[in-house]
This record gives sequence, structure tokens and C-alpha cells, in this order.
Amino acid sequence: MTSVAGPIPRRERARAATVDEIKATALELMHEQGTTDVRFTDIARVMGMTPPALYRYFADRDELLVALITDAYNDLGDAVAAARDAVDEEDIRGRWIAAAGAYRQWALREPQQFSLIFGLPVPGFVAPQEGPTTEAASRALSQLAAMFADASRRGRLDPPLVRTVPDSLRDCVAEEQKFSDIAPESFQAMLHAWASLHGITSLEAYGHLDWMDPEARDALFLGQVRLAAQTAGLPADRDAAATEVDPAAVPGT
Amino acid sequence: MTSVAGPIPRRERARAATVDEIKATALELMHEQGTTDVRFTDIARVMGMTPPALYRYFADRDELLVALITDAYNDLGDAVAAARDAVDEEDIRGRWIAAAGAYRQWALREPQQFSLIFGLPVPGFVAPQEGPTTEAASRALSQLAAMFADASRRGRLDPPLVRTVPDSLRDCVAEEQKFSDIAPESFQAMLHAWASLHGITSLEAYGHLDWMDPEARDALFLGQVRLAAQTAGLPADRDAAATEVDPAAVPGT
DNA sequence: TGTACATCAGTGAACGCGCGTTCACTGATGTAC
DNA sequence: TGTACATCAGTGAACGCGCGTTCACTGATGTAC
Repeated sequence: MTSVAGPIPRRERARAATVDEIKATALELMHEQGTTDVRFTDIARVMGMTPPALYRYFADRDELLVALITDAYNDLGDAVAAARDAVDEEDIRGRWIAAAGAYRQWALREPQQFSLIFGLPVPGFVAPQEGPTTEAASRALSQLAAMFADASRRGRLDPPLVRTVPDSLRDCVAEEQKFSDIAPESFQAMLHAWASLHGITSLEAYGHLDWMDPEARDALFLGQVRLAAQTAGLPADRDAAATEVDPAAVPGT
Repeated sequence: MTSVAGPIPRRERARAATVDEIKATALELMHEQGTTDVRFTDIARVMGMTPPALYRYFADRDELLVALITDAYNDLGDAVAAARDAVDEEDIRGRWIAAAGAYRQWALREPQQFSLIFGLPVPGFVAPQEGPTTEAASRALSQLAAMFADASRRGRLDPPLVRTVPDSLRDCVAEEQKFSDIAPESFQAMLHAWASLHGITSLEAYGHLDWMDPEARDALFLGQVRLAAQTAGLPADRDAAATEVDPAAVPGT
């Protein structure tokens, strides 16, 4: 604790840098090999070290994986939040579309990390991280929820297309105090929108839309996200109207 | 070829039975362990054989995996088709809901197989099977498409909520002669519906909706699927109206 | 119907490999007087 | 400021394990005359 006013703890910085480098190298290798498998041997080789050295930083191969999963959750959440916040607060629909686009781009850029989060859970990796992850796990969803809550608080949400909420679902929502600002109808609509976004993203990220042209994939995604916005009651901003409104619905075009 | 009129080729039947048992055992193990990894050693042990014996049936561990993936595609396609066909032809929306429910139940029952199909593709497994799988791969989608094509041919499709189809997407659809019976708008709507269905199914199958009660999950799924039906222009059948219509929309309840 | 041969399922032993992990040790970096 | 000690990153050798795969062989099942 004497280090507070003392010199910068070089060792700790070096240590943190190495931890980061290990994780970055792991991701790099996953990216190259297209798998979520990581070998300590490979990481060490790429870093110009010997495998045992990694045990100074991670007690276990599992511990590294847990760290990678946690990072992935945070990265995705940050990407979504950043894209959302880059759009004017008044443009509710624009924010949703930007956030959804970030969700997609992140998944397309890093399918392995996306798979770490949303793929088949490996037994022993999801349960033990209960602590740090219950909060981290839902970060992407939280960012979407925050957006809905914000819009809801400001009275900017239209009623969603589905206006009835089954009791069982209503009860569940009520228990999540984190989302207490959102009307049950809108919360339900958000879940529908998220599922829709997640579906198109998963399909594309894992190559199931490869038979389409890239432009067609873009168009399909945008259509999916706009449809979700519409059914969820996210209003288009006046300023953004030109890009958001369906051309065919505009009289005189 | 003399066996046509001759006795039943017992050896071949035994052989086919063993192949089936190997695949079934592999699935069993994947189910138990919660992984998509399969070890020849384990399969052999469970079957009361020695590992080398399996090489009589599969040249490779990879060959077994390819077979399992192909089977999974077919199983899912069959399940969807069967559920769809169990509903009256006139009840377009009911057929969709049944098919979607089968998609979901299959995924919940066999998350590992679902992951084999729709998870992060393992390099070397998806590409080499180009032959038997290009057709098999899209079987679930084909079953959904067949449903749309059928309804479309009979003039039973309403216009979907999204009526404009971007040119890039329109061109893609035109190239798929398999789907030539469907209007581009409806084809696009089908893709949106599929993505929506796939999203809610993936999230639930991989445990991302575990914080909800089972009944709430059921309700959310049904809502998602109904919403998709509505936006895709799938009409409710008169007979099925009682179960399909939103209770709150029925006067006097 | 019976005998001689071919086919094929399955065994048991063994090879080879690569990976996770441990451990004693070295050399450099930081700390205390 | 300098010296003595503690801390810690990284090495190199080695262990253990388990798995995929090969191969020569056995015994049973089917086939041809």
C-alpha cells in the first residue's frame, strides 16, 4: 500500500500486460484455427515462451477460458453500448438499429467469441463462473434493456404489436428489479426483438446465409431489425425518418 | 445382386444395425457429457467392444462426425415436416406454429445435435461434406419453405408486414429455383420468421433464458412465433381461431 | 448335404503423439536496512 | 548510496495420461462347388 505515492508498480503493469497478451494470443489462435479450443502449448509458442510460464498467470486452462468468456461478454456489451450511445438520444429507433448492427458486426468479426458466449455451454464453465458472470452474462441484454428503459421513462415508446403479456411472463419480469422501469409489454417486446436479432446474427455468423450475396445479407439483416423495431414500438426519429421509413410507404415516391 | 430373391442378407443388416448403434451411442455420450466431442474409446467401451472395431464401420473419427451431422440435419427436417403435416392443410398459421414448436422441442431435447448443425462450424467438417449436405443442410429451412410455397400456391398468404424487397435480396431469391413458387416478399418474410424462430430457440436451448420460469419460456416462445406468423402474413384458420386468437382481442372474455 | 475356401467382425498389443501439469532451478527485479 | 535478502518471471526436463490409429491374428459367418 506504500506504492500509492511511490513509483508506478512496474511489475504489476508488466504482469497485467502479459495477462492481456496471453488472452489476445488465445483469441488470435482461435481466430486462425476457427475453433474455441485453446492449447497452452500453442499460446506459449506464439508468445515465445514455454508452456509452464503460463501457470504464473492462470492456475488452469479452465481459468483462462473463464477469463476469455467474461471478456467476451464485456466486449459485446461495450460494443453494443458504444454504438447505441453514438446515436442521438431522441432517435430511439436509430439507437436500436445501431446497437443491433454492433451486435451483428461483433459476431461476424469474432465468431469464436460469439460462440463462447452463446454457443453450447461447456459443462463446468458456465456454472462455476456464477459469481462474476451472472452480471456479465447479460451485459448485451442489459444494454438493450437500458435503452428500452430509457425510452420508456421518457415516454417515447409506442405500444408494441403484441399487447398482452401472459401471467407467467409478467411474474418473471416483476422479479427482475433491474428492469422495473419497463412496462411488461415493452419488456416482452424487447425479448422478442433480442431473440430476432440474435437469430439472424447467429445464422449469418455461422455461415448459414452464405448462399446469399453480402448485400442481400445486409438487406435481410436491416429488414429483420427494422421489423423488430416496428413490432416493439420503437418510434422513428423525425430527423432519421428519411433513412428509416419504408420508401413504398412514402407518398409521392 | 442374387440376393434380391435370395435370403435377407443378414450380414448387411447386422452391419447397418451396428452402424446405427455406434451413432446412437455417440449421441448418448454427447448427451451425457454435454459436449459435441466424441471419443472412439468411450463409444467402444459403452458398446462392449474395443476401439479398433469401430474402424470396420467408420474410416475415421471425422467420418463418424460427418454422419452425425448429416443425421442431425435430417432428423430436424423430419421432425419439422411431421409436426407441420399433422395440422390441417387449411390452417396455415397452425402449421407454422406446429413446425416451429417441433423445431424448438427438437433443439431443447438434443442441444448437442442442434449445436452440431447450427453451432460454430468446425473447419474441415462443413466444407468436405459439400456433397451430401448442401441438400441436407437446408432441410429444416426447406420444410418451412415448402410450407410457404404451398400456402402461396393456394393463394392463402396475406401480404407480409414488410412489402418491399431490396434488389440484392430479390436477385438472390430468383437464383434459388427451389423457391421459385414463393413471391419474393413472402420468401423474405419466411427468412425473417425463420431467423426469429432460430433466435428464440438458440437462446433457450443454450440456457440463456434459464432465469425465466418454464411457463414463461413457453409463453415467450409462442408469442415470438405468433408475432412472426403475423408479420409474415400467415392467416389464422377459422377452425383454429379459438386457440390462435389473442384472448384479450376476443370481445366478452 | 457336405466340404473347402473366402469374407468379415472383432481382439489384443503396441506405437506415436501431444497436451496439461509439476518441480527444482536460474536469473532478474524489487525491497529493506 | 550500497549491500543483503526476498520476490517473482521464466526455463528445461520430465511425468502421466489418454486418445487415435495400425497391424497381425482369431474365430465365426457366408459362399461355391
